[in-house]
Amino acid sequence: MVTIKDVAREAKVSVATVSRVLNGSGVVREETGRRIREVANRLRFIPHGGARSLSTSKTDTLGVLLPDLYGDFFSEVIRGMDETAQGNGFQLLLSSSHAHKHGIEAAMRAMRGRVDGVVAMSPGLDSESLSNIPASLPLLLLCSGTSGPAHSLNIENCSGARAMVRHLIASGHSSVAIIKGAVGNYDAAERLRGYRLALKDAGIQPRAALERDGHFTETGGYAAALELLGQTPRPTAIFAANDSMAIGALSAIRESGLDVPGDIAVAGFDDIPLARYVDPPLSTVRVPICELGARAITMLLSSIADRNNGHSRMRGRVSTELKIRDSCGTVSSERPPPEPSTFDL
Amino acid sequence: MVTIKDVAREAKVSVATVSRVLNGSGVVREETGRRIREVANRLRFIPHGGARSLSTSKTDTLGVLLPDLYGDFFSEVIRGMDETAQGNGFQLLLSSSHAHKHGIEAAMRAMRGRVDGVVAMSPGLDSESLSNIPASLPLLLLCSGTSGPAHSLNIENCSGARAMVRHLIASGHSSVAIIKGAVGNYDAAERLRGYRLALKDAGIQPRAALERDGHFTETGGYAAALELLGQTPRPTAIFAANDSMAIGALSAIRESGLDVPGDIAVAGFDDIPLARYVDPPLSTVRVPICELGARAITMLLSSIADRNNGHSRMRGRVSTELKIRDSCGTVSSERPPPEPSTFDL
DNA sequence: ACCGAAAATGTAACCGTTTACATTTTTACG
DNA sequence: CGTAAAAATGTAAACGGTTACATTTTCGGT
Repeated sequence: MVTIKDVAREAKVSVATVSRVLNGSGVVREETGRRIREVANRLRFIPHGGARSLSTSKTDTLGVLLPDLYGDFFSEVIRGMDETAQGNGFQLLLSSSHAHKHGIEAAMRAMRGRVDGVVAMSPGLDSESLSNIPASLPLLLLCSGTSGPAHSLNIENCSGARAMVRHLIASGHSSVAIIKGAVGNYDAAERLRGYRLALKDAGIQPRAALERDGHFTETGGYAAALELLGQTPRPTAIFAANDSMAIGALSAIRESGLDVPGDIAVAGFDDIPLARYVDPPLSTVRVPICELGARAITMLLSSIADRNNGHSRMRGRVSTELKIRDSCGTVSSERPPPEPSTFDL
Repeated sequence: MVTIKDVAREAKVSVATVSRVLNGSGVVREETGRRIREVANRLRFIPHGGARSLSTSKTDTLGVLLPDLYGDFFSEVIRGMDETAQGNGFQLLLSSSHAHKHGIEAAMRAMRGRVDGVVAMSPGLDSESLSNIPASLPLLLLCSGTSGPAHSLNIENCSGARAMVRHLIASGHSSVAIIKGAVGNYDAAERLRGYRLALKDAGIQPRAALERDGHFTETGGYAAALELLGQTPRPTAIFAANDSMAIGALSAIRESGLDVPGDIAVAGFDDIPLARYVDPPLSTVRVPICELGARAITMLLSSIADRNNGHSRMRGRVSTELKIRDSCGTVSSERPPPEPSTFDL
């Protein structure tokens, strides 16, 4: 590979001058600059990014740690992140499959010296592994709760779930089941909390039989729905803690010969792109997923900029909104709908 | 940050010994090793990846250049790539929004010295910009044709499209329209070629009016479908060069009050996850998208390993298969279906 | 032509590793 | 106990840039 030294030799100047010209730092004579640029082009010189960042302690790269890469949710998050990063001259170093702390730590190690900061999404992350992370690297925890010393950005899970369940109850459903997300998962726990709060608001006693695990997967949602359908009396509405499970539930219900929303209402959470395409279109709690990614990067970048300043722990929340579609039934027309079909929480 | 020097000083040895211990290279006395490891742990030493790769000329990172990050297709590709990369101890440096050569070149520059190789997906890439890419970096072109000196991996676009159109014709459709992909796009051109070949096979004269641009987008497919529906006689089948456009077409047809597949058959290409969820489920040419990503990484890695050896230009193809679902109508039962609903091309 | 300030360029240290080679220490053995 | 070979460790030069500081060149004013 051609290095800055080759350019310097060929242009009969020192490496310092070449560096100055190519970075626009310092002043150089017009003609010298022209000559150097000409040589650099002719030799197809491309600066070595790794070497440069060793000097400058800037990598212009952000690390992204994800538990998984499966499904619409992550692809949307990544898109939001990449757009924002790119807009600020940063690239993304991606690393997935880090559901557990061992993987997270290994990945963080691998990123040391390659990135200026990390956004880690690990909803099952416990505070133990957090403390093992070198505090020197700016770190933003995404959808992982607010434990630990790191900055965090979360979804308004609880109020979103609460609003949806409240809507179901207001539509006349008194027996609302929930398909819960993965155990130990922050989002899952918060959404469950919102569900219970909504029941409590309505003076309904929560029943364990109506709370089934679905692990956030489509097949999990399918299985959980089958269980719920087997109960007597059958619940009249199912709130799934994410859209994938809701879609699995939809399949289970259809295969049982029941009608949505006629026999049973279904609602999800996230509003993944798929949600409006399934039959019937899925009512869900909309999360601005792409924006979630974008804000994560924005926060991380600002924390990098503030590195030296007193940087208090930042805590962000992205708000959700109800998306009422067909899967939870048309609100009866005798009475105006209790809430507009789309509104900010 | 704590560096290898800090560890060396604290353990009263030279940096060379620390490096040897931490990398398991060279021999060190049992006790010295223990002491160094203890100190390294206590100080929470994490090697600086950038510095290390400057020494070793290995980054354990692969660059990924994508034109876009929108939709199921890319997310699946990335997943396949990440899985394979991770399995071989590599990470991915992601960079999207490189539809045009200017962006591609800039991104390649930014990656110099940060990655061991690059897989670039730029279906509109012309050979001009290819030649500007420093040949020193192993490069794999994904879905970008076979021009230029780089390795390449492509989808079997032409035979896939041909098989689908042949199927439509065999099902009784003599007037098959196509919604074409983006102009200047390799995949789009090949799929169009397959469409025309199938017509020719059947002795049908291609008609320009039946070939509309859809730009690979859902809205493009919607608009193109509306145009086609306005024609008299109306085509009885629409083959869209990707699923997104097919889904757009589905919307247009429904809004026109027509029935799929009763009034008009629709088929797509790619088999994105969404395809089987739309109503009616979409017949399509299945591309193993995830595997496409995986093979891209495999090929790139092998080309990196062979760097010095005589490395002839590698050319890969991933094969497609027909997925016949409801959107192109049930094959009439008087006669056995001309092909099984799923088969290798 | 000379002087000094300003402008242009060069020199070399540094960023944090790895590693070839040099040096020291240990070990085995006569 | 001496010695050579083997084992353990240290020294310093890379890797490819950036940049503080030193040095040289240019140039205006007298």
